[in-house]
Amino acid sequence: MLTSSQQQLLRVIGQSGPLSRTVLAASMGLSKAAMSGIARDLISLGVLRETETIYGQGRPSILLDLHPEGAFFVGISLLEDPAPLVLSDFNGNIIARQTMPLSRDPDAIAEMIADTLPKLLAEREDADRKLSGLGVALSGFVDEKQANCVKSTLLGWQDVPLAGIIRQKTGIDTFIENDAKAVAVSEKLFGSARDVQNFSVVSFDDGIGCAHFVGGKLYRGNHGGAGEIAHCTIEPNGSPCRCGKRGCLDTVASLKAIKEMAKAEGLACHSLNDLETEASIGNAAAIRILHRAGSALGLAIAHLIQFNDPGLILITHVEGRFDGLLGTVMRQAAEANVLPRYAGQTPIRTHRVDGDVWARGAASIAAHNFLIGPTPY
Amino acid sequence: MLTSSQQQLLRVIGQSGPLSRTVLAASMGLSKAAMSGIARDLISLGVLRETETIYGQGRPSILLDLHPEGAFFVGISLLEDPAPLVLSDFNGNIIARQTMPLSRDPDAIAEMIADTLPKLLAEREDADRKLSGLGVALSGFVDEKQANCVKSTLLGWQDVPLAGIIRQKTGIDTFIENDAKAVAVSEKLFGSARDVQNFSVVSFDDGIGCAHFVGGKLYRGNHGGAGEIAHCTIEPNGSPCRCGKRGCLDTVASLKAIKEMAKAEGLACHSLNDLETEASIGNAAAIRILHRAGSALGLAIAHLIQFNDPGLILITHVEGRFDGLLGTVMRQAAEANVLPRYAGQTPIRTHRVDGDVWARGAASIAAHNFLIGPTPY
DNA sequence: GCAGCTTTGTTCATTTTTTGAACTTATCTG
DNA sequence: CAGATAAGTTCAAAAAATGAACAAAGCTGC
Repeated sequence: MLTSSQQQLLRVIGQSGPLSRTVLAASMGLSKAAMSGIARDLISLGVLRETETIYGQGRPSILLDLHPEGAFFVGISLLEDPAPLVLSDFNGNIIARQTMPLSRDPDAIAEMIADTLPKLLAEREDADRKLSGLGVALSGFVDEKQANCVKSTLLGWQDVPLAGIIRQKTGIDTFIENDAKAVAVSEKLFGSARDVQNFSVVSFDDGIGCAHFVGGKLYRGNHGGAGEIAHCTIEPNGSPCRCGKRGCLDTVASLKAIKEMAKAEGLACHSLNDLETEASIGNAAAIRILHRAGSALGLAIAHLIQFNDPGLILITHVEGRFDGLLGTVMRQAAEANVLPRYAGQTPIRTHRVDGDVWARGAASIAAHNFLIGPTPY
Repeated sequence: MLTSSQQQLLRVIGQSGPLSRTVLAASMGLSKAAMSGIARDLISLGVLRETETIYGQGRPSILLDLHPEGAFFVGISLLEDPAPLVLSDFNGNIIARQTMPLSRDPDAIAEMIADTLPKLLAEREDADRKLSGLGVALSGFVDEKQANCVKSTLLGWQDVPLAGIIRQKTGIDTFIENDAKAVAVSEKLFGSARDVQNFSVVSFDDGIGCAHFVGGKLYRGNHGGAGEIAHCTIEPNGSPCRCGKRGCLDTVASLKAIKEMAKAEGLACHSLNDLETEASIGNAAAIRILHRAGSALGLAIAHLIQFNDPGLILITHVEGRFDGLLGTVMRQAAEANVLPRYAGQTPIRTHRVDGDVWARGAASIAAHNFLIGPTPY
């Protein structure tokens, strides 16, 4: 077990990226002397390592970073069938993959995980000993302890204490999380938002998800519902949404909605790329659909900026491109709907992610809890 | 100077309200033995005191709370002329009041404050010794160190290091903050949101302001712009706003906008109450205006809930009532535009505040920094 | 090429803080 | 009124952090 200063050090690095001993000491409010010992212990434990050397005036400083192989995490996505399981290191590198059949029965899931784990861990000699957590990504709402699934339409669940069941069956520290939040955490720990303290990730897929980081920590909201932008009203009195309201962002801008609109217009487009291609050669219907979706997404992002003033908006997408009409209109709409003095102040980046996002995201949830955990005051 | 454990204890109580020694020890990760000593020291320093006794099984626990007279703060509002200065205790009680002429020259302001301070402090014997900070509330944007005013249209400022100037002239720890954020902090420390960790305050006045608390801490945003809901687009292609965009919330729902719409409709209403009265006796124009404003405000609040899932929305207002048509429509619109499963989950409270809000809010900014300060990891 | 400067990181005796375990205190329960 | 229960205290022992002096490693300017 780590001491509280050791945990604090990992937390700082987890939130701010690699730092030198002197900087760490300053930002933790400790003396250089204390820092020296703490770092030595963590390095010899194999959790920390020295990376880059920064030259300047005086003795160069050596950055300390998490050792990629200092801890391993298992991530499982319940968004696909078969459900992928991955073994990830501290850098988000996927070391091993397995799959298991998806079930809606929590006990069966836990059983399956327990059965599949040995095969997953077998691929790396020390993975078993250094396994530090297990994360599960699912579609739905999760409570603040990241232990119970309060509601999942996809899985047909209501108040399922999944984390506890898995923890009992496997003996591993387990946390569950909403899919979009898992993606955001993986961008923070492993991706392109490592050194940003406040940002929002918009995950663009069949549905639209979103999650916020505030002060280097995932902000889940009071009922775990922070970031549910898919059902914010973007077209008052617009089309009815499956949620029961009208004009939700989800009805105009999700990949699913875009495809459905294309189908309704009689376009033979099976992907976003097809539609972009049609638009680029002047197909009016394609242009109309992409314009509508882009404007809606841009307006929602503008609201995000106005409401929360994040340091970065990161749009992750599996399919399609974001450099076409959709992306252009989205950016224009976002710029046009923020306070003019803020326009251009908030970078909007897009990031194409691979098919491992959800499983890797799940693993990152375990890593986030290991590193940052419930913030001690 | 306080030790870091003592500061941590104050931070915990500042964020969570009065707690017993045992609970404090658990939430700080310390032993009861350590807690005992820390509490004893802070009590004898006059910063902490025992309040309520909670009876249960076993020995009753005694709640520890900040001693109202353990520290004093000065708050100054630059939103009015003459500018009010108040001396506040740890409970937000105003112990003394002064005013000074408002100036747009930072040096003149600092000079004025330095001149007025002795008069303010003279009213309480130990205020001078226990003075722990000075806060300034102003209309505009403030940097993350709460030291520089990046931009204030009202004061005609751009990059004015006001806190430093005042600190130099008075020798007191000084922080400046945007008016809406100051109100939110005062609701957290002194008002009705003491024990809520995540909430948003919407200040309804001539303009509309908003600020968020996340994890018991003011969330300022990356450029200090979190909460700027006044200029979110609520009526696409609506009326032009002074910010340069169209259809901002500010153009339909602020007190100023409501009054202007009433005037444009030829109504002789000089206050929100007058307009509510007209509406209640069936005046169609009054009803239309209040309905439009209420819908807009409700939609913006719905977005706030969808985006951030706060535990509470607190609407503060100086003038008018919120139990009439405006309030009713606002609540209906808010409910109608959140995910149905969330409807009714987020309490929306209104809170009428007195004329001291801004100055008290300014004082609370100093108190918030004293208590919670820049979070050590 | 070398003396001096600057800044990082280490060492170790001393001081400060925290712990564990036993104990006291205060109330509830039957 | 005797037990049960939980809060808070005490104190010697252990752990952690500090300060000051120092070693290390590279720049700077002659």
